[in-house]
Amino acid sequence: MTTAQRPTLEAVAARAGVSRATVSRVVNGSTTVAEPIREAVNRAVAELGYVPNLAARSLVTQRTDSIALVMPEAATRVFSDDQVFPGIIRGVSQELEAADKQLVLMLAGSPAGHDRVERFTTGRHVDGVLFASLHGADPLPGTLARLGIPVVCSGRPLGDVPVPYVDVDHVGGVTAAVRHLIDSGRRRIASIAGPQDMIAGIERLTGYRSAMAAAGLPELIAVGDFTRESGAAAMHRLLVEHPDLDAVFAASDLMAHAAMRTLREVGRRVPEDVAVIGFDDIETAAYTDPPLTTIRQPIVEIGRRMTRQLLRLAAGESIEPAIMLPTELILRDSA
Amino acid sequence: MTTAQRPTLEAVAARAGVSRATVSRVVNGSTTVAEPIREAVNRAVAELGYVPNLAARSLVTQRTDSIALVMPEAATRVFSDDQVFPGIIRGVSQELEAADKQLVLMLAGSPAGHDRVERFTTGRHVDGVLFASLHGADPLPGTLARLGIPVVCSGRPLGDVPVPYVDVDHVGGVTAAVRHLIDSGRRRIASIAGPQDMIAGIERLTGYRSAMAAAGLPELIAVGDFTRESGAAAMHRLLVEHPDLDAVFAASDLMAHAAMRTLREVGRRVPEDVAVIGFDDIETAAYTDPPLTTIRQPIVEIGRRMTRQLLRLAAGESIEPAIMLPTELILRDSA
DNA sequence: GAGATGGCGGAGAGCGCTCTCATGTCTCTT
DNA sequence: AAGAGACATGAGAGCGCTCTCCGCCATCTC
Repeated sequence: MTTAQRPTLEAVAARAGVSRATVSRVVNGSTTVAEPIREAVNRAVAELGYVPNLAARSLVTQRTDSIALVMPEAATRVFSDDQVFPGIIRGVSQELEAADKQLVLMLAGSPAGHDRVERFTTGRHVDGVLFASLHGADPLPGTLARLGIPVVCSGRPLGDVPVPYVDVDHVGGVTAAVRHLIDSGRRRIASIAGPQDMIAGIERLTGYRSAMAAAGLPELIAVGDFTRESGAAAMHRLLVEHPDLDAVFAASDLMAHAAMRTLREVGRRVPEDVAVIGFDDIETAAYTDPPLTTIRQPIVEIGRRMTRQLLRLAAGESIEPAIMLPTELILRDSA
Repeated sequence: MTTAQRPTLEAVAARAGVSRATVSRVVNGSTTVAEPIREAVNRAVAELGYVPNLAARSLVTQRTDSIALVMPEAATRVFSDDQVFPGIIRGVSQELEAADKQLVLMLAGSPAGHDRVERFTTGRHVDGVLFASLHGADPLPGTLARLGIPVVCSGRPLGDVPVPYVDVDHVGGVTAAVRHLIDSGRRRIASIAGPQDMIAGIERLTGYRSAMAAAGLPELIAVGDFTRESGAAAMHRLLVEHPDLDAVFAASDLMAHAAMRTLREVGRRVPEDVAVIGFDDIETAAYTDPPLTTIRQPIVEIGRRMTRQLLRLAAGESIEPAIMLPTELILRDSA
């Protein structure tokens, strides 16, 4: 299979007429090498097409120059057409590229998959681990943190594990949305909530409830799981239980999209009869009919910030335990 | 930073009262170890929480047990809400999990990013490389193949590089779509083509042209780049140049979606005045207004098959140079 | 019963790299 | 001008693992 033997440090050293140590210095950018020698080494490297063996380097440095991004529920819902996960990947990837580190992506769905992630990460095969929107109270981030392995989560982890995280201002965004609905005269404002075992689902519902309470309005709630199917089902339930509703805040654009469709199917006009607001601002939101008013969250930026924090942690620096990014109400036509 | 020193093979050997070699045998599942000894070793492994150091293993085995998935145009369009890339990731991930290998994801957008990918992959830091829908005639897959590094592409690579690939039957799918339009009485059938530097864009246009030629109908073509924006622009152009068109085949669902919207904006009804068919069958397709008739391609399966081929290649087996997966016309309401 | 056979476990040599430490070479100081 | 200091380079010891021998012992054969 393998064609030519890869050149080693030794080979480069021989060719350049210096020692392995010197080649290593040049390759790793040490400044204490005389210019002519440096040039000779670089020439030898180029001529031989030398590329360092990362395994050998890792073995001695105890670093791998790679970090893991762990995402739950692989096989099923992730990546449906939710843009959250891809956006995070993009942000992570951008920052890692800048730091010249590799991204090991782990999609953990099954219990077996979770074990695999645990073995891999606790085995220190990566310099740090990023968790994207956990479900429930996964003990793994805490375990890793206790082992001294750098960890950063997207979204505050459930349970009181002291793990640094990056999140968006769910409550602020939802409050702005509900206030907008109230300001435009709506009073029977329902909410299609997200899954209550995810921090994003919990916080967005909290935001809705406190905003409604502050306005002295009653809560009309149905719980979904961020998907379109669940959104349609929740909308149906709300219509049965509260036929007089005049607005809906859905905790995801996907659910909002399905809700609008359901509303039309039963003959309600959006926004005339029922105003609809979503959350996420996925690209599709601008193309729904009518275009969806929604709360934008800076997905790619979440990925970037998580990564920056992680790299800082891995470099031994200390970081603030939580970063909160702003959300923004994007007004279109649905509300 | 690091808390406890990780146990090594040596430590396990000492604890179990055997040699390093024997522990290695047990850990790697050799059958030539007596049952009681095997048990003693496993107990020691469990008690010490031993996890093999992959770097050390790689150094001697010359394998890394990881493969790279390279995707182009990182920072910009990938992951918009196109589900193609996420779907492939999912398929790849599933197969790799089964094979207990790691996925290193590389998003190559900038030239610098491409260099980085080249350095990393030619440096044999992974056991194989998967390329997802290349742009133009990238020489990298060919280079890697020549170096004896296992490579599999999604979509036939442009240029005549002898690299194994997995693709779908673009032409067959498009032919079925055009035939459907013709069968339902359409005669002024336009196409919004995909980018002509990608095999998917090229093949889908080819399919359209040959189907139209076979029916003796004239070609009405505008080229986009698979995105919604480009789809809307192309639709506008087509309407100007061919105001009498009565059907549109768009080479992606995103473009089809935008085309439908554009058609409605100018007062054409879908499907009464103009029938629309897309390609991909992304989840949103079922939720457009009207629901989009489209050509489904088995995205996740592409990822799985690519991976299976690559693993086979990495295992030294020989494989068929090309795999073609079927497409299917999904009839909804837009055509 | 003695030699042949076979299988299980141990010893030890690296895989390619980094990094400490020692050595050699200049330059500077007094 | 001689010793001290500074700095660049080389030598060499591993990092933790796998894998090829080799030896040992139990079993088998004639």
